[in-house]
Amino acid sequence: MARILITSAIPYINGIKHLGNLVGSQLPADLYARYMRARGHEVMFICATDEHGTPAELAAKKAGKPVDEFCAEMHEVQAKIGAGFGLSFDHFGRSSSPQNHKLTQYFAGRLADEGLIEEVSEQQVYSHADGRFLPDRYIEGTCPNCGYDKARGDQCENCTKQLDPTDLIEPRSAISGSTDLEVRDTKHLYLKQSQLKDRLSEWIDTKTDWPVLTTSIAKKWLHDGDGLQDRGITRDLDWGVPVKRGDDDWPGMEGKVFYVWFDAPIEYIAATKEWADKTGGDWESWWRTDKGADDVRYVQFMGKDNVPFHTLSFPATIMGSNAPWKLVDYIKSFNYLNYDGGQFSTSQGRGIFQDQALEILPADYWRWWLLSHAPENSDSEFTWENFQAGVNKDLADVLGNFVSRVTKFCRSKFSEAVPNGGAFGETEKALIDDLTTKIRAYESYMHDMEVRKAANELRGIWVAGNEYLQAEAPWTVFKTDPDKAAGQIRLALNLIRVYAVLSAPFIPEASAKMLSGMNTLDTSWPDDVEAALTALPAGHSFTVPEVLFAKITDEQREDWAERFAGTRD
RNA sequence: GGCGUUAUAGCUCAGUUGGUUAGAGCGAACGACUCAUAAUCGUUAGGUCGGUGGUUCAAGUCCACCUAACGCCA
Repeated sequence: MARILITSAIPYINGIKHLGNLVGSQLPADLYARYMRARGHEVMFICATDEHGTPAELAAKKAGKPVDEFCAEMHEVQAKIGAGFGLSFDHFGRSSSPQNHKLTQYFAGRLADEGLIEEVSEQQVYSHADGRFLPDRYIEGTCPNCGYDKARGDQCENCTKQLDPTDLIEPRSAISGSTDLEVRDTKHLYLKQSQLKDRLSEWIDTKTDWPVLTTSIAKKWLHDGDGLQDRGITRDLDWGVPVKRGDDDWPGMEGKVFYVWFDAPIEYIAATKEWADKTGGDWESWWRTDKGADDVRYVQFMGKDNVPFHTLSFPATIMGSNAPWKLVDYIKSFNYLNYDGGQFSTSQGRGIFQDQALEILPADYWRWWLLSHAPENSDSEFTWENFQAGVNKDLADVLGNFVSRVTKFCRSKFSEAVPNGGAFGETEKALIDDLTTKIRAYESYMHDMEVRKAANELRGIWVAGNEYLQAEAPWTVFKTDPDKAAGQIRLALNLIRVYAVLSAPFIPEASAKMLSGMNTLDTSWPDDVEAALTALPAGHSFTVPEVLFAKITDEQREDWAERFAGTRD
């Protein structure tokens, strides 16, 4: 039995995410977590909401709420949606938690002790009316070059000239419109990532088994241009983790917070501590290599936009701390999912949001389609036609109908109990060999996180059951040799349990229904397929389950395609 | 403007280090079956692998240029 630590990139707090966010990290992470648990491994599956930073403040302001209240509410909303999709987190934390404050301050202190933090003086525009500093794009004014009156502090959109905030004529706050501004000196902490460049580079070079997408992005950041740059880790904001050096105050840093990119990944650790504080579990045995984590395999899931933070920034924090914290062992990254020929767009309301998806169909429909079309090698495409075809064919026709035809046949010809009689013959042996080959391939793909290939293999396993029935035709056999037909159906009924166990990582709700229909709690993995196909003995009662997957009609498809084409109401 | 990614059957995608007649699923046509959610199973048709040129005994697979789509950056 292995110990596996799994984290999914933590979603930002400022709104409900679309399906592209789901398929790029949380969903495949959940698939992997469920599979590893099913194989008997000890799993710690962690996710959280990423709550700090300016966008959270602005979203709260727009909602007319204090930012902490807003974040607490949005966290609940996201937690509920995650549960709706069956995401089986051991803990879904919050980056604003006290645990994360403490750990973030601890890491900053460690980095400072190691000489990896530098204080840098900068000039920033301060707004008296807003009571805060304004990052470049929060200042507007007239462009000195072309006279455009809505130029931003970093660039004029009209003439594309790059600007400095102090260049603007009649500058004003983009938040309040106030012109009561002044340029102030401010000090910030920088993490000297450049000093860690060689260690990071060496470390990345050892990761020869990582997907090319992951390592190529990391190497690009390491080596392009002047190489890995030092980076500011503090901001002049109210909302965030107050800057402290461990438990001590940090002279000159009063009133400042850590920049969101610095505290967010530390939340992976802090969320595990949140879990421990709640359950009494041992969080350090997952994260401290001196306290039991040396045998942990740590796997991260994320979209490609998050790769630089997880291959460089977060490892820089861990390595730079010079303390025995667990580094990631494997990073599985995903490309983007496009929507009907374009991008999903949060701002334009284009595409399907997670809450809407759950309103129109059960989670398993989405889980199956999204995972079987996961954008692993390149950006992939969601179309309603494809979604309808995939779900109807795979789930309703191949799997759902298999369950239906077997249980109903048994009920009508025998009873609602596994029938007695018959024995495995040549065809059954052949089926068992075929299934064994396919299940071993499925295990291999799941182990390697080859999501699409695993889905394809699973589908093949479902098809094998229909092939068997079609070839053996128990409905014909029954007329002349009911005993033989009984043996065939007993095998088919057992196949339903095996399918439920194998399919659970992809479609947990339907699997639970199948097991419940078969009236069994036996979720043992089919290591030995022949034995697994006799788990339900003759005489074991069952009930014909309700329809597992209703088909998506053309009317529904057209209706939804129109509804999600643009602007969210 | 700079950098990068992608371009394979009607659709969504596989194609390992270049090597026999380029694969899968869906869709289509035809056939079988009737237990089942008009479901299932089988057979067949469909591609000059975006274009041009090059390297090689051999290129979808490497190189150059072109075109198109997309992404990132200042």
